Amino acid sequence: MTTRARHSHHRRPGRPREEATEQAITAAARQVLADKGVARMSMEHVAARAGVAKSTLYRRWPSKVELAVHAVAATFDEIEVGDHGSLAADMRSGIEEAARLLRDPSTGGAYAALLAESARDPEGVGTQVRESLSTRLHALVATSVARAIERGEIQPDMVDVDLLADVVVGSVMHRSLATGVPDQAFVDGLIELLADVAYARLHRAAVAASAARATD
Amino acid sequence: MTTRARHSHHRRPGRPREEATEQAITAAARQVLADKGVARMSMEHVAARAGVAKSTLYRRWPSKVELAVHAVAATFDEIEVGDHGSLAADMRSGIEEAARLLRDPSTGGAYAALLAESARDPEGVGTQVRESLSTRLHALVATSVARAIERGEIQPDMVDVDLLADVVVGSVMHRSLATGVPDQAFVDGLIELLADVAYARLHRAAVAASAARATD
Amino acid sequence: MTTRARHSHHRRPGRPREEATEQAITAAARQVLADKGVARMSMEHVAARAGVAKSTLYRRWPSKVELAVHAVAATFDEIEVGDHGSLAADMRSGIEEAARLLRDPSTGGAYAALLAESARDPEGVGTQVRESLSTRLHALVATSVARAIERGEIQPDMVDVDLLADVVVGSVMHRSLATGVPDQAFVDGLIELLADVAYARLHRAAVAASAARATD
Amino acid sequence: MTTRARHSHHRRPGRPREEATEQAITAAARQVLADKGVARMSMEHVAARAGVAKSTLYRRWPSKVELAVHAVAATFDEIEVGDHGSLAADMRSGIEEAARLLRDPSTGGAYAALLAESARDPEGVGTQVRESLSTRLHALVATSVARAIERGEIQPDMVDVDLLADVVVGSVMHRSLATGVPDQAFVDGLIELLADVAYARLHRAAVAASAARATD
DNA sequence: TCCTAACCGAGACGGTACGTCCTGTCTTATG
DNA sequence: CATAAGACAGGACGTACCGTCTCGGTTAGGA
Repeated sequence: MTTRARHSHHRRPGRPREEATEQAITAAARQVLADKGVARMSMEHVAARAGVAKSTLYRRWPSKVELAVHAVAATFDEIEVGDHGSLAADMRSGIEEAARLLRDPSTGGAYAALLAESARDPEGVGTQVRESLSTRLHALVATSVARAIERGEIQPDMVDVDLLADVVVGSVMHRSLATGVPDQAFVDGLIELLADVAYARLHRAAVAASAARATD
Repeated sequence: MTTRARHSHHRRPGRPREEATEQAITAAARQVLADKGVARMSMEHVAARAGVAKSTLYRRWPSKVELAVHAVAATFDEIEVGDHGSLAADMRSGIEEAARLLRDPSTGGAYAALLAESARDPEGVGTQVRESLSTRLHALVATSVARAIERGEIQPDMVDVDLLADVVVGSVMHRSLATGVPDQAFVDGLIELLADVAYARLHRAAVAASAARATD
Repeated sequence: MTTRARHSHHRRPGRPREEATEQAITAAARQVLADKGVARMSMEHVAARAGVAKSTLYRRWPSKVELAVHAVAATFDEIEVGDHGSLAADMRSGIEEAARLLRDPSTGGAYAALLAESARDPEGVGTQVRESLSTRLHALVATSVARAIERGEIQPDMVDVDLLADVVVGSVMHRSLATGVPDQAFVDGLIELLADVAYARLHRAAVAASAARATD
Repeated sequence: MTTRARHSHHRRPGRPREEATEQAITAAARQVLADKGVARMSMEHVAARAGVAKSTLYRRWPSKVELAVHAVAATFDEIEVGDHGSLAADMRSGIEEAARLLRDPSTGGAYAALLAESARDPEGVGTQVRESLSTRLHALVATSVARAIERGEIQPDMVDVDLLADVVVGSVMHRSLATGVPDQAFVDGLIELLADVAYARLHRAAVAASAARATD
């Protein structure tokens, strides 16, 4: 990713890193994270489970939190934002995907814990959490909307994507962690809510257009 | 919460608890929480700052998390859900109050951290977090809606209060911690979004009513 | 030893230290020290063998070196400087005692290692090593000489006790660690050497006395 | 020590070792040793200061201790045992040289630390320490005595060189590390002590000779 | 002129220990 | 009984080294 590395096919000096190691650590971290949560996940434990020395962990990640971010990111990497033909279908799929991810207490809890860490270090951990976690969740909504605009279903000025993304992700997360699990009724309710927003905006646009025609 | 003990005139045997102590501890805990966040808040540190022995802490709260919940609850106790005359005004006030609370990284971060803990122990910590934190945030929305129903602005079946509350609180929280601070534009956008939902539902109700009249 | 503690029979506040613990740690440290030497003795290992938490070690000794000093001092505490009736006999006994102690590579090696540490920190570790180890070895010679002076065997100005002590302890130590074990021949040789010094000084004193008589 | 390899004209295959490297490492090691002592000297640090890879160190010395021995030996190589015309003068010079070397805490401490290591491994490290360090210190005394015998000042059976050497080196070392720095008074006292031994032995030899003459 | 063996730097790796910090429990003496 | 004080078992943190290893690349002599 760094410029130097990109346009250079010369390998870095020194013994290259063991390829399998990173995967082993990531897998171990994900397991421990699922078992114990961010707070009780220990580098010692992860190293042992990965069959790796603790120093190897610290060579690759500066601290426990960074490793946790990486491990959760690995889970979020599974996010698929498929094309379902319409904004409505895409949104439903996005919300259900978010619900699927955050419903699992280990994933939802980990995400919340890392957001909490972000609050303490907005530049360091915060940036990483944003770049490798939050954006990925936001993509669930953002790409749906982008596709809808391409299809001509909606106009770009009709929706604030960032707001919408925070609404979707935030709602699902809060429901998952604070109020109860995001069941089908909740998902339906949320979709209906968003559908009503769309209805109102399209309706108002149509009224405005007919008014403009009348003025002619 | 400790009203039961206070109001009882059957005093427990032995030396009674120092009244000032609880306040001192709470104050100290809130400070430490603001300085370091839940993860790095330590009972040792809180005790020292409160000028109190560690055992006094554990006599009153079974563990660090419970004390943290108590300390955050003390902040959430400041929530005021005033009557502003209309649903729209009440909602705006509620959202702004939520934004005010969660914008502070120490409060927002602490709430997220405690939600994360809830994920690990939904019955113990989870219940406490729900009862003394989440409900209080939900109240921001719930009482507004209840009042609107009383006033006859809306019908009870027109809105799922729990859903709405999760949407408001969740959106504001996620914006605060993940995407950026909930500034005025965000608050306005969120209000507009909810207003559009109301518009759609009222509009549809009106259409349905006129259709019903026509059928007569 | 501190003034406050001395004239106070009031116990220090807080839970008193477990009496058995210090002995268990000392014993464990001495064993580990004998097995591995100062450099390879580990606090982890000592704690485990003593059946005690590592934090208990650090509560009592600020670092590994101090504990090692304490452990070696416990061995040196066995030093007995008995009265054998004459300076010659006392000296022989003292030298043999020194040889007995330092011949054991674990004790001799530990003492050397701690002297090496003293060189790095003459005020901290250095003072402790001097006060609890070196003085105890010096006592082997110093008390013998003091007794001889009491008995009238020699005059106080005939011998520099500090020098003599360094000669005895240093010779035995260097022989133990560098050249070979201090066997009987070595001990005999050293005693003979010291006896010759005494002979020379007494002889010269006698000559001087008769010369003085002659001058009268 | 490496003379065998150097004198051989059957050069080993492959790239020859960089000549300057060994000196750079030795110099760096001596500096680090002086700064931190044997225990805190680290191969990593020495390599960095010498501007050399860690593997280069291990290619030449099997472990840290051996390098330390080598570095101290480089200091001891400065020992000069000049001829000062008489045993007394040579001994004074030898003692002063020993005091000069061991007075420096870094040298004295290093020597003690390596003696301590010897105790743990008498055959491996022990042999090296003996051969390249202790013998060199013993030489301070041994050559003086040898020269005195050549000159006819004393008879070979009058003195146990090994004993004498341990006495001189051990005394100076112990004084340097444990009791205080070997100042002029100490050196004078030690010389006087040895002079008295000589006096006693020569005197007794003379008495015995005259007794033998009388018996004739 | 290539080949080969050893050198060198860089740095990853498995380990081990350090000394610090904190948790939650306990044991005292005193109010 | 509450409280201050602090000992205790336990556990994790992040750091620092050790000695080994695996690379790419260098530098000679011998084929």
